[in-house]
Amino acid sequence: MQFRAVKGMNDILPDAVGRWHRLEAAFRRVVESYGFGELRTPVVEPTELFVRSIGEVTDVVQKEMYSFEHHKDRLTLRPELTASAVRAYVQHKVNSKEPVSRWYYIAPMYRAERPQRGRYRQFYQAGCELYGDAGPASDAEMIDMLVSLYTELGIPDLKVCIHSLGGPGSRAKYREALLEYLRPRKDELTELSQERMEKNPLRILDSKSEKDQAVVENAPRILDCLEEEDLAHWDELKRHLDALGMQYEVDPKLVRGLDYYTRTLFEIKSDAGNLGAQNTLVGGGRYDGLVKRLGGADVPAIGFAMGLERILLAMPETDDTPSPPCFFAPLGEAAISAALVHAKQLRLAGVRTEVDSRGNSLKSMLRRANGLGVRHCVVIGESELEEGRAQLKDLAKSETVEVKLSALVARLQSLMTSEDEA
RNA sequence: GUGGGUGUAGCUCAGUGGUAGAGCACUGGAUUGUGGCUCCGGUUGUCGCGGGUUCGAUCCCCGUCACUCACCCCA
Repeated sequence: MQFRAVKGMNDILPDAVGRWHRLEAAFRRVVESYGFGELRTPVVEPTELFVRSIGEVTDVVQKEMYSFEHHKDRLTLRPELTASAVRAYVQHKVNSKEPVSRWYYIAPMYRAERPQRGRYRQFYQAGCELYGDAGPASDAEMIDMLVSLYTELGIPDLKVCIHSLGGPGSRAKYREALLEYLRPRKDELTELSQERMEKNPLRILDSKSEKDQAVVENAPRILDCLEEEDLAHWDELKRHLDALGMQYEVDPKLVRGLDYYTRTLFEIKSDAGNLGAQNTLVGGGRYDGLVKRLGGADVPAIGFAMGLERILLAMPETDDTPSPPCFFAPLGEAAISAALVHAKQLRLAGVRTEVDSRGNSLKSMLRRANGLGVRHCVVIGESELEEGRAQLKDLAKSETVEVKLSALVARLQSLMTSEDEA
């Protein structure tokens, strides 16, 4: 019987990891330049934390959580990080240490969904959470930061969608208006949406069914129901985005499936990389009530999360293979030993070096060096070793020169570093 | 959870009711110890698994599992 990775959970082999490094490095550089600092939290949290923050009737909580019992604890593999971040924020009383906190994370999340392109059971998210700033300027800055990041990564065809759910007051008002509109049309909705009417009527808005969309077409709009302060926040957000020169669309059907959102919601999409149905690169929004709901002070917050696998699919192909190492092809045990000694010195001098110690034929060692794209290869055989020399072969030029072993390290070091600069 | 597609060599894939194939990769040699290009040779398979039909099944039928795409939902 052959073991294989659990369904929906993937290995990332070294030849594929270069893209991940490039993405993660760009993300860190950009968000750190905006003042965000990294947060690391446990993979496992109390189940109740996610139920309370994400919402009892959401799909994530009802059918996608990896939950288990350990002794008497009910625990869950985190399906997202906002809940954990808020838990940490409250637990460490961070709001009494600093008025504004900017946190980011890059970490694996777990959702027991059926996997498909751009959606996996263990998947990686990078995200930011910003606490203590209720103003729409921070919303606009965050959205703009994301566009900068994706532009830097070379992702084309970005589509920024924004919307506002308003605060609890606006939302309750809208819910009534929407239900009033939908009730007489209930029979025209899909079965699924009829169920949604009871639990979460807003979700009917972003149904992909044409049947539902036809009904929803002329439904009242959230934006028309916003209370004064929510409307002011919304208008100011758009002004800031305009000032930043941002292209965006107002999407009145953008509602998102997590209960904690208030006011600003946003998504950035791209169809680059054949993302298919999973073309949302990042989703986020404001969650002003969540810190309080989890037992903290009344601290406003906004955040987003992006799925790294999707970003990777959308990123253009680039050569992320590392530059080839310096290579030793020693013949015989004594030569292998000498190679280890000299290679170590090179590494200490900062030169990436590989020794082929398989004891194979010279031909196969050179073939491998060639496969690795090696430029400088050191051949040490019995006769050279006796005379304290080595052959230094330039595979690109097909030239070989003899070098004293005592001068080898300095010689290679200068060759490799001068190429790095070139 | 529901539906569709696909399972043949390490990878990409042909193929036929009658003993299993190509390209790439890997490897040996041509060149006792010198790569790439070329030429010659070699290794690799329970044709996903189980059952049925058949003299005979990788091929047809049924079931099952895996992968994959889509729905739902989300990143």
